[in-house]
Amino acid sequence: MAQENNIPDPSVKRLARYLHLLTHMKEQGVEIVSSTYIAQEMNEDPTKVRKDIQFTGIVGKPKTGFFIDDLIDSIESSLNWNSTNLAYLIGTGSLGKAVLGYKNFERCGLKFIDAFDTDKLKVGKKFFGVEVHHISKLPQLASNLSNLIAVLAVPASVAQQTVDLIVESDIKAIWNFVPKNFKVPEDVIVENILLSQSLAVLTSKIAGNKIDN
Amino acid sequence: MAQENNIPDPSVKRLARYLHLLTHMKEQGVEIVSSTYIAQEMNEDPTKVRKDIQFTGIVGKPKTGFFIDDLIDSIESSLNWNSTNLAYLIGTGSLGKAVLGYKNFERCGLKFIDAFDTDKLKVGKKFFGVEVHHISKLPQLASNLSNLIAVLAVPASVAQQTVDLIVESDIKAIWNFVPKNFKVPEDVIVENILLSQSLAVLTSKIAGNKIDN
DNA sequence: TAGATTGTTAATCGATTAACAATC
DNA sequence: TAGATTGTTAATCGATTAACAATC
Repeated sequence: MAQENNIPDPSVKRLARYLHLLTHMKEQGVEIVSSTYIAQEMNEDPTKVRKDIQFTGIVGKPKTGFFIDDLIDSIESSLNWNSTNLAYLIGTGSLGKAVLGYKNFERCGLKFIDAFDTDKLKVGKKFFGVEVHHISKLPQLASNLSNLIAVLAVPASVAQQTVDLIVESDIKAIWNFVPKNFKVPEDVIVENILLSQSLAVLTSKIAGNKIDN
Repeated sequence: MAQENNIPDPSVKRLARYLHLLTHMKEQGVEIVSSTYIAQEMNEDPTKVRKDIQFTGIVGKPKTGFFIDDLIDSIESSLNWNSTNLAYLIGTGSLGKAVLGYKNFERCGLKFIDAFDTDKLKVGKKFFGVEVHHISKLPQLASNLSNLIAVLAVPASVAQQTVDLIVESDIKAIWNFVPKNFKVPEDVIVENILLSQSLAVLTSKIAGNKIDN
């Protein structure tokens, strides 16, 4: 399992994209696939695809390629998607609920088991089958579980104090949807979804094109 | 304005993050800021920050730094955030509506003027003040406007056909929230928000840590 | 065998980082 | 002036791409 470690981020991201194509192909009944074919479909360099795949540790067959089942397994294993990753949703606003209702995450092994909010009108309710607790219950509930992922979707104004509570609850992984900087100890992994970053890439390219023309 | 062109993607993304900090500092009444300070707050290399800022074309003052107003202007101008970017929301599911209700995008110059869906029960309704039209009206409505951004949040199964309609409507920029590959002509800019990519980075790091320990 | 694909090694490219001169 | 910061040039690093041998 040592090769699961240390796959570069760009490769991890592409592997997640390949997986989409591969599961789709499997549903169509395809049994064997070559990195050349994946590269074509994904608009990527074939050597790059081959290197990405090699990071997962699978060995292919020259002239044929890879058994699609084995390749899917190998990628899922590298991404840690074949075991269940238990998650707490922190903040049940519209973005939080959208994430909660997103069925695709089941494929990634992500399973929301509880949600948290400060709004007393929401506490006790269920969204998509997941019960909302008051945020003050977080440390107590988290203490029974390990390897939890905190999915953070609170208002920016309370980001730091919420993160502090998450850290106190001994949760070591935060998937952050809040556009706000906050401090965490070194052993806590944070992965950010910052929509404005992505929008910046788009709008700056639009501006670039206007100048070109 | 020539320097607005060709800023590398990593720099554009960081500039969007700096902007958050800077607007926050401005609200606090700060008037001058150094790249050294930004670097500290952002946990980045100071040279990197200085280079990012240089891409925006602003010139600083040795020993002091930058006037915060000028710096904000310069970054916003580089990202094309100081002019209004008109947008159509295509697909009004929970994710689409969450994006629509996200006030922060106003700072980025993004303005949703219409929404589209196939669901006849939604057509004619308004979400956050934006009217929902039937998707078939897209080409006609788009024909009156230029430089539109299509924000795509439809079910994966109809992604390609919806994109085809967007392309037919002569829209050249797509902000895509749908985890599905689709083909576009070369002159159409696509920027993807793929949550599963980000999740892959997080879960693979969690797996890496487990092995370390 | 011939040919397509894998796997590997080397070359290139671009972004990051280091070093340092210029400036107020 | 002294010192902090900017701006620039060079060195490093890592990812991508190219070339090619190994394999079925």
